[in-house]
Amino acid sequence: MSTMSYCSDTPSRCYCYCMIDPMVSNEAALATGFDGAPIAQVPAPAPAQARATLADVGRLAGVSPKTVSRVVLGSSNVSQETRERVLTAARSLRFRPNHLARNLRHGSVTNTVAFVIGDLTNPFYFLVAAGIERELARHGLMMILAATDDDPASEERVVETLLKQRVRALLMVPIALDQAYLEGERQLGTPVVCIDRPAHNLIADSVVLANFEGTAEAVRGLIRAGHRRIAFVCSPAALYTHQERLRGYRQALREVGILDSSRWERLENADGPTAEQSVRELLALPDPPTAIIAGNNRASSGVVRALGNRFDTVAFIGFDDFELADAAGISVIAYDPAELGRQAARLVVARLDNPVGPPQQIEIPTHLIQRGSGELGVPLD
Amino acid sequence: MSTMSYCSDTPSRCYCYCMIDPMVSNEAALATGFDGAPIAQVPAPAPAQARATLADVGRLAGVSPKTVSRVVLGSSNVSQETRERVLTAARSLRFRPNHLARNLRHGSVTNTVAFVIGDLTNPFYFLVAAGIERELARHGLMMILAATDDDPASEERVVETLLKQRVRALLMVPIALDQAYLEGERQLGTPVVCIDRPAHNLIADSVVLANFEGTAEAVRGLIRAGHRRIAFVCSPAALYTHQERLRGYRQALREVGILDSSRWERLENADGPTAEQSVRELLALPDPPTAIIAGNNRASSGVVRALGNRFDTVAFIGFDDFELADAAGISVIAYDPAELGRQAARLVVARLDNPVGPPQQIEIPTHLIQRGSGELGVPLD
DNA sequence: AGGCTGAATGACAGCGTTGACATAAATTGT
DNA sequence: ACAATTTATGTCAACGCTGTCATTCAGCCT
Repeated sequence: MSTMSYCSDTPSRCYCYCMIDPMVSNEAALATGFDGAPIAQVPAPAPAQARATLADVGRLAGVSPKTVSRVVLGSSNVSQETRERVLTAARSLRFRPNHLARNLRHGSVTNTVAFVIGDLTNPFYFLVAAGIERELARHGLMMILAATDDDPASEERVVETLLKQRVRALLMVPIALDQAYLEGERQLGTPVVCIDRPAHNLIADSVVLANFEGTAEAVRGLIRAGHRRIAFVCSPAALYTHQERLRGYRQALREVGILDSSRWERLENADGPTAEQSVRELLALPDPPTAIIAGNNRASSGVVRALGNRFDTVAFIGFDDFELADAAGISVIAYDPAELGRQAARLVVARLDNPVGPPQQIEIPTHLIQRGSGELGVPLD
Repeated sequence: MSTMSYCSDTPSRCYCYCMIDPMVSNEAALATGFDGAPIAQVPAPAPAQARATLADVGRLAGVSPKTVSRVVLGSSNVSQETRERVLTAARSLRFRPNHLARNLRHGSVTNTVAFVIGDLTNPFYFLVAAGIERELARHGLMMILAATDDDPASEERVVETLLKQRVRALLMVPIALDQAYLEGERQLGTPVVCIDRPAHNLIADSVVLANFEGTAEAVRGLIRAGHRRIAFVCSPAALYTHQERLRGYRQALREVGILDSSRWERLENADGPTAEQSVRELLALPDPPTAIIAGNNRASSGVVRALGNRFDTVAFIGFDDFELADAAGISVIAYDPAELGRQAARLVVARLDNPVGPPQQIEIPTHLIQRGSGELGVPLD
């Protein structure tokens, strides 16, 4: 007999689900594939009871497998009498068509679309995922979710695994610095749609937010209200989205002659608490900002915590809405995350329909929700 | 030539992704399968360029497909020289092993596990999904996410579709009143693990929260602080989890001789705003409650909104933590949603390892986070 | 009656892969 | 030096399904 166990030798992610047989050396299980990736060794499950196939149903109904197939597919060229006999047999055997075989037969085309995400725990992404799932479902496609744990290096590995499963299309929030490795796959006809940020070195459709315009508009509003000392807090700042928002912020300031705003920019590279600390520093300045823009919702949380009781002395607008922002009276630059997903899914469907044509870039508009915090005037010094 | 389009005739969810050919009647496309479900008609994609197979690589490298297979699988019985020749050929052809074929060959066993969820937009589920995804990934399994839009009727349909894809196991938040339809599949060796609520009429493992104990403990704390008029607000109240929490609430009151708490129970069947309204009503009573327990996080939002400026006169504890609850000083009965997912995924893995044995029920503990709102004393009337 | 149409069914191959088995060449032991 | 092993490779079939083509048998027309 053989004992089964799970090995997890590779550091972060192990695709090796292996059967360790005392009679066989461990070598095969630990061997790496032709591309260096660990290999998924899928052992047969405890059979318990065999699954019925078309042939089984045919045998029971006294017809050929092909006729059963016709019934299952709903072909019209089957006599009513035969159809019923087959259906009865199928039900009694609990027959369920094998889509693996079907898809293999049809050229390995599945109806599964992958959504590759950095960090699953970020609520933003799952609202996007919800939009994707719903739109895909309308077209008979299923969503498979894979996370890269925000590790650029694992992106290619994860994508590779998905492609081996022959996913129909790829939706992704790019994390790696370069998506050129997908070029070959694109030529093979797998649509790739990037979400929230464009791809690097790859021709692909993308759906992004109106980061630049949204932020610029919010800042323009603060300027109209008389603010000049406007801070921008964001962490981490390395991402495309945050850079765009920063650009929008700077642009609005430039329009009123403020050419250098670096004093008011706090772009941390760590998470959460650092934004809070930044705000405390800003407020401790001899000439503190009279308004603050948060570049993302983590930064917003930090700002809320740091402002504490000074909440009605400093104007504040956050990018991204969040739970209870309404109760707290916080103005935000909002948008519909599900719409990002929906549009991305639509692009996928459109590409599947018609693979040719130039890459599309869809921009999802943002809108300012005024709840008070962003409409505060400038305090008299 | 044929034109392609997507039909979406079925109301909520259409699995029919079909190719409408003018030469062919629409019948086949709209026909329903042997179980009444619409059929997914997957058209071949624009080929663009054929995918390389083992045979292609073998041809280029001058070896048999089997030898290529050996190289790809990392078998040791291949000469170094051949291996390199094959790897070069594979890379130049951009070969990617076809897991559909591989899995078919191996008895249609995939490494995909489905997580069936009611409402994708509920952040709770996503944190659970994150826990699942991570734990599964450690064992080389992928997570496929499917939503039923909280429609009990669609649960079976969705699950059926997943089973046709031969998912390795099923993780689900049961919504339908009855999961007996899965009994056959369980016998076929597909593990089923229920999350957050147990299954009905099905022997299955499950992972649930300590709803009863968690709530009872919180209420006991309020009682110790002198509270007697304690309200319980929850919406909707039909679910197992909420019933358990209600039971816990009642149990704690019973312990101090309060046998009928129905006056203080507000169990709405609509969403969000209704909880808010309930709290307003409670506060308007001649003898308003001195403490409130919210049965879920939607209700918590409602309570927060309704309490408004009376925040420091009524003690409040919510079930489920939420963003900025810390900043607002709100005490909650908290738990780790990811842990729910993690444990569920572990149960799946354990079942795959050893299918036999009695069903397991794991209870995830909760803990009270004291932030002030729940520690308020009883006001002097 | 003989040929023709169409409806109902079946035989067969092959999608890409790999386990079981076979074979040939290289290595070992005595 | 020759059998016994080991190593490297190939052949074949089958996983479950369905497209293509072939076959059978009514019913119909002239």
